Amino acid sequence: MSGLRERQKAGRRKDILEAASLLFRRDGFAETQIEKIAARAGLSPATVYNYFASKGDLLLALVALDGEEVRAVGAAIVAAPPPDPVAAVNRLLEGYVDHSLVHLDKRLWRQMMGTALSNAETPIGAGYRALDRKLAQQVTALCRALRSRNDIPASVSCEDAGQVLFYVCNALFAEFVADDAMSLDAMKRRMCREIRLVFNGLRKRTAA
Amino acid sequence: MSGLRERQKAGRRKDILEAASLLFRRDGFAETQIEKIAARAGLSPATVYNYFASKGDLLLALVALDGEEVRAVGAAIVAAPPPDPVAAVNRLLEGYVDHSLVHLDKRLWRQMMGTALSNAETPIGAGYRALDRKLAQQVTALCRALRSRNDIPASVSCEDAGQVLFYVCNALFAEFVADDAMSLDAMKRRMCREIRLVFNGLRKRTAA
DNA sequence: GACAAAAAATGAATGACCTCTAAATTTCGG
DNA sequence: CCGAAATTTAGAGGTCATTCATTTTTTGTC
Repeated sequence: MSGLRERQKAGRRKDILEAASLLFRRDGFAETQIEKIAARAGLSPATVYNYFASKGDLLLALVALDGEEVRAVGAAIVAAPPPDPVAAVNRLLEGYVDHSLVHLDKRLWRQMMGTALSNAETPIGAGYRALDRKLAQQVTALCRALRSRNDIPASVSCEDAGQVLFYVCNALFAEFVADDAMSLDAMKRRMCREIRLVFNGLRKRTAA
Repeated sequence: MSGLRERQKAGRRKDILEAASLLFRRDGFAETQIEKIAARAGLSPATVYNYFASKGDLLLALVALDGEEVRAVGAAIVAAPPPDPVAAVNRLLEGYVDHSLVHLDKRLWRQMMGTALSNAETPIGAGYRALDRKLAQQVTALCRALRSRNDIPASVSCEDAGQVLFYVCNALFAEFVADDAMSLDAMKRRMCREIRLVFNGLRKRTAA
């Protein structure tokens, strides 16, 4: 039973998200008032708060949708990584940043990352960190796959390696979205160089 | 002439900053209303806005004070780095995170990083990024010093190396401040491991 | 010492998120 | 088809950052 009720509820949720997505992208986050979102979804402002706890929560829901997709793409790479280990990591991390701009733009990412940090102790912050953690774990999983293929020595911790690689990706992405002038390609080039650097290390190669 | 005017102005600015510092730390950022800061500084709320463009700007000013100090400490390390290169980098980055909690607490750092991101296009965001960039450059400078001592091979770019190392530090710090449960020591241990990892690289050592 | 101009301080007003209550509407089980 | 339960809604506030016009204070000049 309870078919109609649930369906309507899911429908309304989707309506709100779609309205928010459109308005946020068109007018920006700060410029989009809850009232406008409600109007476009054909609801009253108060109802929006029945579905989402806050304006930031609404944004997080949009990002979470993205997260699902990007993780699915990543999983395929982890399952069958390219032969060259650097290329494998690069492909995974490039996938993340490539996909990131499909649904959200720079401004919205800034807003999202910012609110997640500012509200770290609320569900928003926790939710965003959870998304991040899942991606970091995927990078770790890739490292494990590479190690099982003997591309990474047994002496290094896959957790640490995955963490570091993801940190590089994440920090670059943060810089990218914070700087309107930086192009996606420029960022990817830097990421590629820095991944290679992490693989090669900073020590002199011991010729012995 | 205009001595009195300037001195008074500087004095008031300092009064406001001190009031803000105390209240932000005691009650938190969101819980501290401009009105309270103004009252403690013996001014009206509107006057605060003659000295700082926004509440976030006030926080940035506090962070900037910190930045001066931490960079001075770092400069000493860059000038005379410890013999072991890993220890040298570790010392510099540990200095950053150690010092970070002297004037601000985790909550305030979250707030700061968050508002800097959310307001990337305003002076707040630009100001915070400028502070960050200066630290990243200091790490790069250390890498250059290490290379001139022949501790880092000529094949690696000091810019990239400094960038990566700073990214690791910064990302760990962000995770640290976002997670109330993480201790400073736990974070420093992870940082140490990850720095070592960056030095050693992810490739098998070519035994030849 | 008085006055005009510049600068700073202030009180009041605005705008937006979010809350809450009470009433209207809709859905569901019997 | 009826009453119970859940959902939606309007509307009235509350809070707080921020802005603006006005007033007050300070400075430089005659």
